[in-house]
Amino acid sequence: MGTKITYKNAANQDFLAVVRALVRAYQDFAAYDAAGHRAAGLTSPQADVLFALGNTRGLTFREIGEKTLITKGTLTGVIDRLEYKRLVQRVPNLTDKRCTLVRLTGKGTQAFQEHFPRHIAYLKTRFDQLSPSDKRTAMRLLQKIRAVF
Amino acid sequence: MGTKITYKNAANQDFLAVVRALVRAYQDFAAYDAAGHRAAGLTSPQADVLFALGNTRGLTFREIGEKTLITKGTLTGVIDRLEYKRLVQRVPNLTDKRCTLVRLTGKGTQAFQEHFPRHIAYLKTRFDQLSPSDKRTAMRLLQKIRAVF
DNA sequence: TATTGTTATACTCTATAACTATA
DNA sequence: TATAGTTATAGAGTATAACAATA
Repeated sequence: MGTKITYKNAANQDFLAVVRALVRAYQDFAAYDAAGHRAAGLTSPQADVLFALGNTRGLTFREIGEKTLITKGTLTGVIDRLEYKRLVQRVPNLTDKRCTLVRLTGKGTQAFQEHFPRHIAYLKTRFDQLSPSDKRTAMRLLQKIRAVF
Repeated sequence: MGTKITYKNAANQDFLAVVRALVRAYQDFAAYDAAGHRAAGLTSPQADVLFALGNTRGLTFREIGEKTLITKGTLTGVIDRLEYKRLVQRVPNLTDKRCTLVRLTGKGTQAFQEHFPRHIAYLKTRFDQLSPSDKRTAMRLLQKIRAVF
C-alpha cells in the first residue's frame, strides 16, 4: 500500500529534521570558522569586513553593510575596533562628503594576504572530505533553502 | 577529454561556494526564525531554552547547556531574564544540592504551548516549499557537512 | 527631503576565570 | 578533588532612534 494520508501526515513535521540539520551543520561550521579567525586575533564580523575590503580600493559603510549584513550602527563599532588595530582606515570621500570610505591599511592588506589563504586552506581540509558530487548537491539544496526565505 | 588535472585544480576552491551557500541559507533562515520568536517577546537563546524545557519536569543548568550549547556563565543570564519574565523558575534540587533545576512556570508552559506550535507552523510554510525529495537530500547532505566538523 | 554615518541607549550574548557551596 | 552554578570582567553585537552634515 502507499503512504497513508491521515490528519497526522497533513500536519507532518518532518521538515523539522531539516531545520535541525541546518542549524547543527551551521553551528559546527561557525565554531570551527570562528576559531580560525580568533587565532588571527579577529572576530567573525571583523574578518567578514576585512574579507569584503580585500582587493578593493575602499568601500563606503553602506557598501560594507550590504556585503556583510551588518547594520550601520553596529558597523561603526566594528570599524572602530579594526581602526584601533590599524587594519583599516577611514578616508574622506571627496565626491560625496556624506560618505566615508574604509580601506585596508598596509598592515590590513598584509593581514588579508596572510590570513585569508591560510584560513581558506583551513576550511578546505574539512570541506574536501565531501565528494565533488556531495558538494554540488549541497550547494544546490542550500540555494533552494535560501530561496524560500 | 576528461577534467584537466592541474596545479590550479589541486588548489581548487570550489568548496567556497558551498561555504557561501551554507552561510547564506542559515543567515536567512536565522533572521526569519528570530523574527518569529521576537514577535513573541523572546530572543533566540531564550526560545531555545524554553524549547528544551518544554515537556520536561525541569532540567539542571548543565542539561540545558548541553542541549542548547549555551555555556554556564551565559546561561545564568539567560535564565535570569526568563525568570524575570516569569516564564521559568529555579527550583532547589534536594538530591544534589549543587544543582538547581529550572522548570517552566504555568505562564511558561502556556507560552510554550501557544508559541511553539505557532512558530513551527510559521517555519513550515517556508520549508514545505521544498519537495519531500529535496528535504530528504538536504537533510542527508547537511548531516554529512556536520560530520566533517 | 533624503541619505550617510555618528552617537546614544538599552539589552543581549560570549568567553574566561575566580569563587562558593556541595559532593 | 571535582562538580554545579554564580559572579565579575571585558568585549562584542543588535535594535532603535535621534542627530548633524551633505546632497
